[in-house]
This record gives sequence, C-alpha cells and structure tokens, in this order.
Amino acid sequence: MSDRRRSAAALSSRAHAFSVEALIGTNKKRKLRGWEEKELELSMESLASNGQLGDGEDPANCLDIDPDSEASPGSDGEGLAERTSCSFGSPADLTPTPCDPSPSASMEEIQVELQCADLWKRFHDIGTEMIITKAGRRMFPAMRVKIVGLDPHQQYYIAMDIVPVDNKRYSSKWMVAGNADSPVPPRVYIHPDSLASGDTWMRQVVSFDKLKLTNNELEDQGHIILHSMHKYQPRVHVIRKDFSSELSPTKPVPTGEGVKTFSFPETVFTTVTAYQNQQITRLKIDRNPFAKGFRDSGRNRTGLEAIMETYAFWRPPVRTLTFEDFTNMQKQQGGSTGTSPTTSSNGTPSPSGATHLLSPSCSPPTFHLAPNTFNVGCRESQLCNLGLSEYPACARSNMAALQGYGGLADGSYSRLQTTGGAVTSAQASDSFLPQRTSSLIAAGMQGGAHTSLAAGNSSGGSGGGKMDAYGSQLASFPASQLQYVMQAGASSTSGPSASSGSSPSSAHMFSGSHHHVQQSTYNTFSLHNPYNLYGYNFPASPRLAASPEKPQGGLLCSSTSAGAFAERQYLSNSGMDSMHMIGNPAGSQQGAGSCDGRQYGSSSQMSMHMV
DNA sequence: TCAGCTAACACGTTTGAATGGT
DNA sequence: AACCATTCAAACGTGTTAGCTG
Repeated sequence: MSDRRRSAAALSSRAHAFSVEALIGTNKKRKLRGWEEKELELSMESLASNGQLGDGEDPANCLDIDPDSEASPGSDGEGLAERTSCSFGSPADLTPTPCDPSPSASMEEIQVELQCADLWKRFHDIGTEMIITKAGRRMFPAMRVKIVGLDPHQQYYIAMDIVPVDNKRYSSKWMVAGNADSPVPPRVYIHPDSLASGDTWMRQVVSFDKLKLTNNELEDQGHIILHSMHKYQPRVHVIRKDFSSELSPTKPVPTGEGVKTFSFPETVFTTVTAYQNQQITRLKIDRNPFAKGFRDSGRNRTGLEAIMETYAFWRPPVRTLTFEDFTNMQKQQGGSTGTSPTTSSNGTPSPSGATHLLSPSCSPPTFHLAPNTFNVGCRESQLCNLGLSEYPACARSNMAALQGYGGLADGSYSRLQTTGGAVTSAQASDSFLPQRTSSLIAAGMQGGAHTSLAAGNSSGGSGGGKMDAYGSQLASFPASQLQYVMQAGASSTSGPSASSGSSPSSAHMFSGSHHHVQQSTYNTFSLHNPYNLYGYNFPASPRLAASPEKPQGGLLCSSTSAGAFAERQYLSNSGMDSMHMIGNPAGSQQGAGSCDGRQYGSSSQMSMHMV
C-alpha cells in the first residue's frame, strides 16, 4: 500500500497548477488586476452582507489583499498556475492589517506579528489549501502571532475567526463554480489561555494550533465551520476584558472600541476536502511533523531520488518555481520546455537544472563572524546579525527546520535528537527552559564512552550540571547552552542502527534510547527532504564536497534548549566540522513555537565553527 | 462520467502513566 | 521519599485511497 501511495503521491492527477500548460498560459497576468480589484469589491460586499464586518469598519482595511497579490487560488479561470507565477510579494504587500478603524487610545498601539510568515508566504505563493473534515482538521500552518503594545495590566481575550474572502465557490481548477454556499453559523475560537493579562500575552507566542476546521454545520465542539472550495481569511482579535461581554464562540466577534482585529493577507486559504495541488501536499508533508510518514525517507525511492538525497548538501538552495523562473528558462533554453523542472516527480526543479533558478532570497547566508564562523539563521527580529529585510527568507524558514524540538509552551520536555551513531537524544532545559531541569544524553562518543551530560538548572546563568566526560571541553561554554561532543564519523544516514562499532554502552543508548529518537531519526531535517525544496542547504565543506563520506574526528556542538539534532544530523552527514548554536537569553520566550507544529525554543542564532 | 466527499487505513507524533534507578 | 530517566501504550494528527453520492 505504501508503494501505491507513494507512486500516487508522485503526481496527483488533480495537480493541474504546475502543468506546463498552466504555467505557460499565463500571459494574462495583468488582466488579473482588474478582475481581482473587482473580486475584492465583491469580497467586501460579501463580508458586509454576512455580517462579518462590524459597523463602521472599512472592509478594505480589514482585508488588505493587494490587487497584485496572485498567490491565493482565484476564480479567474486561469487556474492556480496564474497565482503561482508571481514571486513573493514585497513586505508591504503582506503587512498585517488592523481592521478596527477607531480603536481607543489604549488599543492603538497594539500590534500583531504573524509568526513564521515565511512559511505562510510559501503556501501563499502556491495557493494555500486547508483540509476540512467532518470531525475537524487542524490548520497547517497554524496561526501563530506575537502581540505587542498591550497594557500589561489589562485583561484581554484573544480570539480568532475565519471570514469568507469572497462570495464564490471554486472548482478543483480554481475556476468559479458558482456563488458561495449559504452562510455557515458564525464561530469564534477563543484562545484557551483567555482571559489573561497583556503582559502574559506579550510574553508568549499566541498559537491557534488547536483550532480545527470542519464542514459539519452540526458540529458542536467549537470547531470553525466552513464550506469546502471557498476562500477564507483568518482574523485575530484582541479584545479588552471590559468589551468582551458579547464574546461568544457562536457569535460574531463584537466590534468597536476595545476590540482590535488583525488579518494577514498571506494567510488566506481555500478549503478543500482533498488537496488539489500537489505542491501544497508536498509542502505540508515536508513541514508538518505529523505527516512525516509520507516523507521520502530512503524507502521506496527511485535511484535518482536516493542520489539526490545522498548528495543533498551539494545542491544549491531551491525554492518554489515561479512563473518568472519558467519564462527565464524559456529564454535561456530557447523556449524549450524539455527540461522543465515541473517534470520532477515532486514538481520541483531538479538539481541539475536548478542553478539558474536560484533566488536572491535564498542566497547563502553571509559570513559575519570569524572567518570560520557561519551564521546560518536567527529568529526574526532577535539577535539577528542581519536585518530581517536582508536575511534570506529561505534561510529563515529553514532555521525553523534546523531548530528541531524544544517543547516550551506546554511545559513538555524538549527533545534533542540526532541520527546515526552520534548523539541520541536529550531532554533539555536550562536557562532557556527555566521550568525544567536540563539534561543531555550523548552516545556514540569517541572511544565509545557513554557520556551523560546533565546541564542542570542553570538558573541565574551560573554554570551547573555534571559532565561525565569531556567536561573540561564543555565547561568552557556558557551553562545556558547544552554541549555536545560526538563522533561524526560514527554517524550515518542509515539511522540508529548505524552505531556499529560503538561500545556496549553506546549500543545500549541506541537500543534503549528514547522512542522519540528511534522514530524520528530517519526523517527529520532537509536531508530527508530529498529535493531540499523548502529550505536552504548549507554549503558543504570543501572536504565533503569532494566526497559524500563523512569526516572522522570529533564534532563539538552546543545547543540551546532548542533541539540540535537536526544540526548534528546535518553535520554528521555533510561533514561540517562543528556547529554552534547560540541562544538568546534575553529573548527566551515560553511558548515560542514553530509553525510547522513543533515547539521550539527561542534560540535566535546559530553558527558553525571550524575547530 | 465526473467532481467532490467520506471513512478506513498506515504512519508518525504527542502525551501521560508506569516502572526502575539513584 | 523524592527526583529523574526510561519505557510503554493510547490518543491524536496526517495524507492517501477506495468507494460512495449527486
């Protein structure tokens, strides 16, 4: 069955959007503007008629959808490819839009920042689809926002609703299939942490990942009810306590003073009961940890795919193919489409043909520290040596993938994992995870030593913890960073069983390691994304570039609370001599999370050192 | 015949209780 | 007794797919 599934997943019969026909039949791009402006007007009328907009609200402010934005599925008859042909909108195109035209003075300063906007933009460029089911389905990406400007002592509700963008129903080819179905009962998802103080809200990332979408109008568990094949816009509401008297999960969000509403154009999505665009499916599979079972991970791969994965670190960063890419290719290749990247099994450019598709936005990160230090990522707006505007979008998004696991919001353990014969797992918490005691377990050490590092609870920043081995080496690092020493040469892409040659102790670590490790080591990180479609590939060291074999010798890594397993996995596979993750003590946030379903710490910077 | 929807399924993650060691 | 690490299993989330419906 898995074979059948995978072969089917290679190309959906419904994936029309990236067909050559769809891609080249897009010279009507400019025509969209007129249509979309018209659509926008209709959209606003629809919102107003549905009672989704409050009195006095300016609908144009509430759904600030740039007429040039062509990312979401539309009904212009040109299909999704038309939307896909656009490049990332400028930041101005996707700015959050407050909807309340007359907020009170205390509400005026409130700002909401969409977390993981890069991921949303990726989906947005393709045409975001959200599955809805009778039982309810979570959104992916989930809405996650950071709120600033609240009165720290004021009590607020944070709520989310989803409103129709227009009054149309779409077909699987994103053509208008008629008017929208009858309005569904209004539903508002009130964040479970409500009611909370402004200080509480501002200290955490407000996540709506528990929100579920359903098409069952009789559903009574509070899921948001939507129609399939309709286009919707999520909205986030900040509601002051004294204006929440009318707040109800089954009533439209009250409007007016004391309520401020935000929407993000890049979060517009189309509801479906089955994915229509294979690019969306692939992106969701690669970024949603719950869908890891569908990732290409070495099994049932074609020879080409296996090679591509094995040599993943050789390849340049690849981003989603755009119409401009395609036209450029046509120019460069004399209009030939024979090597169109769309022929790739997952619809992405093949490595051989991808070099001219490099996006400036995916250019390699800049060396900015010591010559041997390589800044690979940071969390936006925090301790970032590069300004956000100049920071490669792909690198940012890949940073999330790099960060691995670090449960924070729910107080669960952070799990640091790696692969092969290197470090196995850790449940980590230090000064970045103040409520947990840190520990780290390393295996596959040189000489087979079973090294267990318990960093301890480094409250106050003082170094703590015990180190059974390599203590002197590790002690030189701040206690707030978990330290690892592992043997790169012992690791392998073949998974935990690759711990051959390890001592009984290390073998024990693998045989008896935490099941999370056992389950996850095969699939995580871009190395297991055989096309490296969604992130940035670190440049391999020259040594490794010459050979896929991994170097021998020690590997010194440190990590913050966020999982470092991915980095280590990358290192162990790519031949990086070391990687060093630098935490962000000041920016440590409980509740920090990722948009791909993982809980991350707030490590804001990561660098690699040649040692 | 077709598009859209549903439910069963396999696979993986998450979560918490149980167990054993220190 | 308290704490911690580990194991285990159930619950849950996910995309796929065959079959159903209109």
